[in-house]
Amino acid sequence: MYQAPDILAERRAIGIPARAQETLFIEGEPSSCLFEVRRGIARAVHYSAEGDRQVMAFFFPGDVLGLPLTRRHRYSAEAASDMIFTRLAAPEWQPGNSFPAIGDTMVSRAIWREEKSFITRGLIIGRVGYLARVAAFVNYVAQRLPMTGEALEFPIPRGDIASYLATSPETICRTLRQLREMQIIAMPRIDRLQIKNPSRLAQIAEGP
Amino acid sequence: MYQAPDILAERRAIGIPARAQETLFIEGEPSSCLFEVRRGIARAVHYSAEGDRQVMAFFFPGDVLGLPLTRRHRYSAEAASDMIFTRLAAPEWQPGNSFPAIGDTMVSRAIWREEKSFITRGLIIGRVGYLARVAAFVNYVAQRLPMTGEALEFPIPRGDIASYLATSPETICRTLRQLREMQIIAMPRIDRLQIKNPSRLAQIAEGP
DNA sequence: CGCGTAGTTGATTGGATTCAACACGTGTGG
DNA sequence: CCACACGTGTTGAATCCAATCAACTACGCG
Repeated sequence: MYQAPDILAERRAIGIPARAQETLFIEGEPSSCLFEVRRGIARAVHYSAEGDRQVMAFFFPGDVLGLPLTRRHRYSAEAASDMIFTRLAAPEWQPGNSFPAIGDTMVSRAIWREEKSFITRGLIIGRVGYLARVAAFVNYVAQRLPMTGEALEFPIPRGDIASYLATSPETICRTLRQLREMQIIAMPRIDRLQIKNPSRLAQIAEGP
Repeated sequence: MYQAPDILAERRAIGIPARAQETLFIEGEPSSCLFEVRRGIARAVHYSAEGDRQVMAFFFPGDVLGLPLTRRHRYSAEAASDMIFTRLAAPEWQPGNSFPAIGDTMVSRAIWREEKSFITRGLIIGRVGYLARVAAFVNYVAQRLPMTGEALEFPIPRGDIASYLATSPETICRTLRQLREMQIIAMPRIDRLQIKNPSRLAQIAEGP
């Protein structure tokens, strides 16, 4: 029987550094290989004809980007912070090769995980009130951010958060401050995050 | 070589009617078969712990729902209007069987199409201003709605549109009226839609 | 004919956007 | 080493827009 190609198996692949704002791939380009985030955070971006930018999703260490469901990339990917990533050559994905059944493979899990990153945005933006939105966002990323000492690494620019949540950087700033004053989170540095009251955070994230 | 199982091939399958509000499947249930929309519109719904409801996506004639990327359904599906659908048994999807390569098959296309339905919501909600959001929504569904005589069939309840766009039914009503007064759309009946000025509609949908 | 639901419209309130100014950190050049 | 510029982040104040509540209409159904 066909042996599942573990797309996460090639751990030996060298890590490639990227500075914040660097482009990993561009929407419309032929998708030739996969990208796995090792450190830092990547963002999926959509540019409209008028040049308006929307951050559609964030990708965290362990996430795989650029699954070739289509021959061309369906979004642009950029480094949201300084990061280290890996290119995964994916010859098994070319037409003509067999593939294990959808349902319980690494591949379908990777597809689902990438898809979930996009769907999550809709569920977060769908909430009413920006306190709920930001709380839902913080709750979401907190589960994915790596810990450093006492706090989580939180190197996401405010502008990216604002675009992701379909609001302005000012509102992000104010709402984060509000969560700090409520003693729900703490931010010892601008790029550090501590969740002081997880249950309260989840409660606010759910809604009124 | 393995012969691709065309999941859209079983056109002979009988059409099953469903009344508006009927449930097709529920989030968390084991996914045993696919659903293809023949007539009418289906919606994907997420219920939060508190019972808040969010319409995550709409599915139109030709769309396939319930692809088992996971063993259990990732969302609930309901009839947004009276509809006719088809169950597609999908034994080929069970673990253990081979599968043609991702990249150019009916399956990957179906996965991508289902995914796109969810991603589209994020891109629409991400716009600023409700005129832009509603215009983007109308522009999106207009490409998928079947024509009847002079107008498009538009049997989507206002409450569903409101939930999909993360706003209130009142705002939907007002904004649609605004688009009518601008001569961009017309609605000869509550469930009929005519696009009078497609380019203007697209322009408003893009933003300022 | 009466009832219930979905849809529409109006008036008020609250909250987010916007504009503006300021604080902070970083990098550059004198 | 300091001065300066630049970008990002933060705060304040005024405006505007959407949510909310309420009343009313249209429609389908018993």
